[in-house]
Amino acid sequence: MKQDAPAALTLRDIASQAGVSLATVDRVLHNRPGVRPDTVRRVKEAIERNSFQPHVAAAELARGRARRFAFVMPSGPNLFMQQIQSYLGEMTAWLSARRLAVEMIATDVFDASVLASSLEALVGTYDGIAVVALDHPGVRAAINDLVEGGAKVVTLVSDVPSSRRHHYVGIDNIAAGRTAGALVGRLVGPRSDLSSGKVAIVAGSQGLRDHAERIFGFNQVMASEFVELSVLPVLEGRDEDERSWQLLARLLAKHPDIVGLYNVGAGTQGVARALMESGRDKQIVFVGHDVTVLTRKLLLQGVMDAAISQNPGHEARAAVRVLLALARGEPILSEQEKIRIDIVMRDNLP
Amino acid sequence: MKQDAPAALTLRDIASQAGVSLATVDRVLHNRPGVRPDTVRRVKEAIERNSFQPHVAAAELARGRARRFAFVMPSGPNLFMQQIQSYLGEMTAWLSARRLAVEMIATDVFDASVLASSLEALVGTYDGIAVVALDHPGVRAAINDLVEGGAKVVTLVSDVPSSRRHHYVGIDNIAAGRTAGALVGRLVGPRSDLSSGKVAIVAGSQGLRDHAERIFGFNQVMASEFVELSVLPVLEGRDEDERSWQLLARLLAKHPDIVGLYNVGAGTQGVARALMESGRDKQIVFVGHDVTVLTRKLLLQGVMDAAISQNPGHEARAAVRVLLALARGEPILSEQEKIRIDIVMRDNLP
DNA sequence: CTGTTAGCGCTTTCAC
DNA sequence: GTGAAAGCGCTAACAG
Repeated sequence: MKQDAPAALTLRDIASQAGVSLATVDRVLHNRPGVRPDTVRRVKEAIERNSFQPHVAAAELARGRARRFAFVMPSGPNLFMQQIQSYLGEMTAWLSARRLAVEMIATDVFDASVLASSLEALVGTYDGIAVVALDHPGVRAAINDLVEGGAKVVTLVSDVPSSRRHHYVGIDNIAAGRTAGALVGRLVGPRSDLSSGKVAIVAGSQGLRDHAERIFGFNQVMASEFVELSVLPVLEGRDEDERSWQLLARLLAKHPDIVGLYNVGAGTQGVARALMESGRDKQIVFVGHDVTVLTRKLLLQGVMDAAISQNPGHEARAAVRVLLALARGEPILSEQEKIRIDIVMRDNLP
Repeated sequence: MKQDAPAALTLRDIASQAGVSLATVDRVLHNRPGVRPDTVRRVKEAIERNSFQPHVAAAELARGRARRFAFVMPSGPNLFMQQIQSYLGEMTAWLSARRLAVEMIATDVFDASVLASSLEALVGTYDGIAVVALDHPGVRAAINDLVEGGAKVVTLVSDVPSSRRHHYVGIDNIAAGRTAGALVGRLVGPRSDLSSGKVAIVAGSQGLRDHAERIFGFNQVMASEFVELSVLPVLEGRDEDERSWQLLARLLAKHPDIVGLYNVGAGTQGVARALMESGRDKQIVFVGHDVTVLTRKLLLQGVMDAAISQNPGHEARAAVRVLLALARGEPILSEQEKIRIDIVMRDNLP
């Protein structure tokens, strides 16, 4: 509407300013070979001088190739992963309006060899792959093979830093663990006058990088800021409700002086059940991860005190956008794609 | 790369399937008049049947009109507003690649008549306007005039719900206040055994809708969940450091039993100074808003215990995206544009 | 009411 | 090395 902005420049204008043709400007713009260094300079100057930005829509249209991305995610009933998938589902219109195809591939991410071979099978099939990865030599090799094959690879939720993946979309899990520790410590507060206050940790497996990092961060804070609280050995519930329940119920029975509980992964149903059955759910400060139908209910009931959360919708969209930017050779808006560590309590439930 | 996805359909394909021309499909697609109902049906069926999505890039290119947006924001030294502006600045490349122009207009948002006339001056000049607005009849009228004039209007940070603005980009301030209350209450914890625990509130002005809503939410939680804490009358510091400092210093001197402090708006420097000068900064739980260079430092020092934050980068981008979607008549991805209430403590500082 | 047509700004052959 | 020209899929003006 109204006062039209000064008509933006086009490749054409740059071409004439630099005294070359459209095609040459295009070559310079994309660092393609076959242009004399001197010409390159002239063109670059013209681009610079006008701070020219090519029109993305025109580029996308002309390029006109559809792209295929794959999301490799854990099979099984993990609510958080299901949320990511559901948010991806909500994006279908957005995706197809951009001629992007996203496929879901379920696999056993707890088993490194299964995951590795699932990944190997994708070499040469997709433009980009997002994977919730176990940090394991075989997996690392598979990721590197994908990259070798020309695909863009993004790790999601759990990173494999030593691989050649292009990007990690997820939170800093050490900081997340520290945050959980600070919350447990601060919320327990002077309750620990008793001075024998103990804190329990339930994790899926310490072999999972994200879980291990969270525990590391948690212990860091406990050791430095809440010395009056003693942390009990980690229970490994394999993210299963039944097993988590058994282990925690036993621990609670054994230690009547537990004042805090950190649930590192899934298996929340089991953890909550053990806590409630012990009748001590109002006394024990309970901090866990992610906002799901279940943790939402527990927060509202006051059984859970806080959830450390990574916005699954944001993660899904960020992964797609990053893959797209990588595939197109565009810059990544790191501030936008960074996943924050959210603290969610009853009153700021999303 | 590799295995090309099945070539997507185009308007042309739909046209031939429905036995009409390109133009007719385009008309139906955009609900333009001048098509026989029966034809509309046939075309819609073809679209539905193929779940056809027009290629956004092609549409954008063909439409080819540049758009102008204005951001009307407070003049003055408010750090949070400066952050929003700086994030807008970081988007320039993104914006110009889409042929969008964004202009900043500074005005005194605390003075309703000044704000109203600043807004009136924009009628007919922009396609979209984002405004940090005071909720006042004159402002409301100005917003309605803008809408009347065909512009899309988005309120930012502070809403004017009774106006005809198309969208609000910002947090639920009542929930933010509740969250602040819950944090103060929980972090004070059994310290209030003393039972005479008092809580101080410093706000900019209760006339600002966002401040008033936050206070409302804060008091709600205090009254229902932390009855043992008594809330002192609100101090109005006009978001100024000097004035906030004076008022709070006096209050602290008068009440030696203050255990909690909620800073609703800006003026943080003054609030922190009063608190530190009292020598009680470690005993008093201090919760404020927004992560700035200042609050970041205070959190790290342990003077401030938590900041309730709305991600300024996200707000800036969301405002632009919403204006763009409104201008183009595209749907708004509400999940993506929703601004969350972030709780930021030392360990999850972004 | 409906169809034809000329672009939008870039990418990509294919010639020179 | 460089340029000319044919589209990419949609929109909008103009004919019919």
